[in-house]
Amino acid sequence: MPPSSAALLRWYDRHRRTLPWRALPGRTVDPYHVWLSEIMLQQTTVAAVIPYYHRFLDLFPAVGDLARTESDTVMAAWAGLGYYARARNLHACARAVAAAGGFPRDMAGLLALPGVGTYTAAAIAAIAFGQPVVPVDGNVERVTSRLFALTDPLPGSRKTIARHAATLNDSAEARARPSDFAQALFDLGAGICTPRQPACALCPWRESCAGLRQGIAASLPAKAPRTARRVRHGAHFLLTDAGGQILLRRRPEKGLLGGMLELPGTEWRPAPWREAEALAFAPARADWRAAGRITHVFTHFTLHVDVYAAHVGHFPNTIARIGGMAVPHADLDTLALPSLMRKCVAAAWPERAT
DNA sequence: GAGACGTGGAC
DNA sequence: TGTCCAAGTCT
Repeated sequence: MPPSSAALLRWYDRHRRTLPWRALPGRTVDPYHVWLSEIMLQQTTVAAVIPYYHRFLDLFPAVGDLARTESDTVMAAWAGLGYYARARNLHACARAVAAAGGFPRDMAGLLALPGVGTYTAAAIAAIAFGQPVVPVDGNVERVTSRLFALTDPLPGSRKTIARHAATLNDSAEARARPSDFAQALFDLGAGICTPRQPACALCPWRESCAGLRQGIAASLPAKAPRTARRVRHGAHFLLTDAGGQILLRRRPEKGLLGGMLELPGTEWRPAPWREAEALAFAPARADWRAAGRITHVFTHFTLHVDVYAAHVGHFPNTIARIGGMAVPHADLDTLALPSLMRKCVAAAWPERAT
């Protein structure tokens, strides 16, 4: 028996989550709101996104406002949310959309936008424009793999899962409500068909779930073992002056933490840095002291950072050579400083409660 | 297609 | 404590 779209939509009508980017039943949504939330929600929890979403709409009420804003301001507003390529693409996308006079309504047009891939294009098409497509995110992959008892491991099974997911809206009920149907799948995955200990007894699709029938639902989707996380080491320097300024520099536009600010420092390498070795990279001659040590976990490696601190009357003229910039430490909270660097500052300067 | 790409919360 | 996880995209 195929899963009943009507049953899922009935369940959704009773249990749908209220979320800031979600329209009330019967109301239309602003494509800008849908797009902004979808970009923020990529690999990011709802709880983490909500405050950023509100702040962005306060700062940039419409896509044109975002398009007109300087890159630095956008990056600063995104600071702490992670995956900073999203913020760069968000800005580029806003400019493209503003120039075009609005968001494209079809999959091909959406897919052409920077930062918009298969999933996000489908989500915007379904939620903002009512197109009968099924966006396949992690939730939908989990629901689908369990529903059809697809046991091949991710990521290899991705195409097979997507093929099955695309059949989920093969009904008049689903096609009449593409936006609700897509979000019903998200809510089902987030609230019932959860990664661990799914609440199958409460599931509107329990009667048709092959994974449940076979007793393997909780173990799906299977995943290929991931490679061990590497370790890297670095040293960064907190230099302050008598004027209450702190020395920062900008990271390259591409790559890790691209376009964000940082404390000057060494490269990050597999071997630890001895103190004398690290100090050769200090941004100025000064009385450096070992001020703290932090560990920061990225997706693909763990970073150990030694933080050195020093205070000088005024920054040397040579800081321009390393691309250094002096900023009042009171402004730190408003700058494009990633969490890693905030952690470094806090470790070396605990009195400076932010 | 596999690896790069952040962060914080839950168990 | 370490591992897993969250509305993925790009190269």
